[in-house]
Amino acid sequence: MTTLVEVAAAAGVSTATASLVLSGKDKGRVSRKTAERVRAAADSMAYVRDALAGGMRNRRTRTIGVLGERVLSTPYAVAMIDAVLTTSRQLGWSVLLTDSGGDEEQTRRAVRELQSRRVDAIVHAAMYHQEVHVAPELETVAVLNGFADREDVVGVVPDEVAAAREATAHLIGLGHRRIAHVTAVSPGVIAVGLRRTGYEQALTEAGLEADDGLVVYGEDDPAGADAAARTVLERPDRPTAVFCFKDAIAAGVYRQAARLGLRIPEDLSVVGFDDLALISTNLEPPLTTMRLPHYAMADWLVRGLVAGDLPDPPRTVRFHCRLVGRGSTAPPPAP
Amino acid sequence: MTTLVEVAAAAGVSTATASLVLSGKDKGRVSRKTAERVRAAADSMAYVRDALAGGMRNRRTRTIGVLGERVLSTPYAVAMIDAVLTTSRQLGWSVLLTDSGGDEEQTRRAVRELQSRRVDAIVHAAMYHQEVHVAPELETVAVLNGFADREDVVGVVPDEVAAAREATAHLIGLGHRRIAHVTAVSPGVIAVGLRRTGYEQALTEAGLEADDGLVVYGEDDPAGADAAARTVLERPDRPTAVFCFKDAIAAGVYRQAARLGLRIPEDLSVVGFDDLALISTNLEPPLTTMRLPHYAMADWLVRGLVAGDLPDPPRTVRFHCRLVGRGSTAPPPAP
DNA sequence: CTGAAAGCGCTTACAG
DNA sequence: CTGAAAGCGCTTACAG
Repeated sequence: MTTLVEVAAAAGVSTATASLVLSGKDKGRVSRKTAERVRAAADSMAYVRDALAGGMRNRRTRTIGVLGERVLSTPYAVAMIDAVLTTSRQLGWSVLLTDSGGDEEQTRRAVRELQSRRVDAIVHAAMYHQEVHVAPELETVAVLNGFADREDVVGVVPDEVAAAREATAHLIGLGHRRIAHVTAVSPGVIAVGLRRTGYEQALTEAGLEADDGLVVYGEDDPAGADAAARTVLERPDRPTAVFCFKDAIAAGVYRQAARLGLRIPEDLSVVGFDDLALISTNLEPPLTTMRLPHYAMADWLVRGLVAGDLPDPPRTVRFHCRLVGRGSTAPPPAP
Repeated sequence: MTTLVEVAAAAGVSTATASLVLSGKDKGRVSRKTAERVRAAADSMAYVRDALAGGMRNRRTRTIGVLGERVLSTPYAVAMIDAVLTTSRQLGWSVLLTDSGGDEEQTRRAVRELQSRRVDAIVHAAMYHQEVHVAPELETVAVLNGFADREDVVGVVPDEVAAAREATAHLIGLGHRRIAHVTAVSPGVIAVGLRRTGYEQALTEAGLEADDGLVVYGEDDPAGADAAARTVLERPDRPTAVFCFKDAIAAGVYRQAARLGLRIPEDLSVVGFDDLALISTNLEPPLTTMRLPHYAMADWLVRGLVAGDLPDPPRTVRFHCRLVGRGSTAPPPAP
């Protein structure tokens, strides 16, 4: 690899001058002609600046470290990593990816790795909305899709309550009065409680009574979704609409509706949550669902970390979720 | 941050000795007692080795660079990135993630970034099985999920032909004789041709005639899958089984089967390809499908790059795909 | 068994 | 406008 010394020699200048020119700090400090000569030499020698040496000297690496909490084992990872990568690239930063592996030992290793590589900022990414243990030795860190167990760390999460309220209000707006909520038994998943709260708020705001019998919890797998959906749909006073905790549960509602000969949306309206395209666009009819703002959250966090203008004092910021209408909702059938 | 100089001073030794001890090269070169003292000092001062400085001196960074071809825009990315990350971690290497962004300018930028950060090896990851342009200036590079346009670069791909042959043979083994292949019009996606070849090979091997009328191409979206599935299922001599180019197409076959009142697998057997869990486990019945070996391919490639024992002379290695049986196939209905 | 010193490739404060 | 020199934090070949 060509070094700065070689470029400087070829251009007949000192490394100081070459450095100034090639890092764009030559304005008013190096004559145009000299600068031109240096650039020409660098180009012809295919010079690439050594970021290690630069980082050493400057104490800045322009690198974002991502510390994932087993984040890559989930389908939500794609949008978050994609945004971190795309935004970092736009800002001229690099991305170093690490994962906590899910245990303390691995987490310590990952933290050391980030320190050792001298990343300038850290995105601690959670695979689902949750509280995250952020190692005390980390600085310039923020939590993506969760909040820290430290007061001094910014977090960003979806506004679950508002999103669930809007999703339910959408059904109410269509005329539904009996709206079920099919959700999952997922210990530690705080979105379960938050989305139920939003669902109940929407009912209350509309003057409807929240009927606990219309809230059904299933195991967190396809069979569990089926069982919960069946419970709801086989009620004598069957609801005309279902707000699902997530798209995978909506898929279960579709399966059971098909089994019972219920048409969607004519006989039953369904709203999902997540907008995982692989599910939502492959259902028939395509699923109306609340989209998680993972991309926007990650983009915002990276920009804030890089610019150093995250909220101060630190707090957890909630991002709005948008309802994606696709065709699984309609007014309720005539009684 | 604590430096080696400080640790050495605290332990009362030279940096040379401290370095030897902390990098585990002290065996037979430093007395046990001294080594112990150095380690104690390092621990108490929370010393973390500066990888930049080390990399500078050694000319090795123990970093794998991932160069993605818009890889993160696909659901296949998760398994590949996960494997690169997990395996690198096991080997004590770091992962620097970059993306070509899909255009030449961005690719050049990404290549420069990898050079600048002095990564020791590069995984050029394609989002789907394809030929990949590998920049001539890259060394120690291999292609994941594709093959290079350079003779000197190792690639790894799924064995599409064999996989399609096995999937089809599975249906033949169950007694099916009329087996359709529903696939997609996807210019540049070479798997389309390879999987069709495997399908036809299986038929031929079983002494069955390949009927071009049973191979239907749809547009590459849910509506296209529906249209193609309908064409096949509404034939007067309806096939008893369908081998789908991918799981998303299988979802379309399920939708049309439901519309026509065909039960899966009693009336119609379906085999998918990819094993995207979000689709395959949410269908009813769950989909029998060919699993892409993305994780294993990435793991193998990273190990080969790190150990330096990739095939020599370079070639493209094909990985076996495993059929995941789930319940969407059965013997054909009695005539 | 241990240490002094050179050097990896850059950038910057300083001198001219 | 340009250059000589120090120094970022390590590691290693060499001397003792």
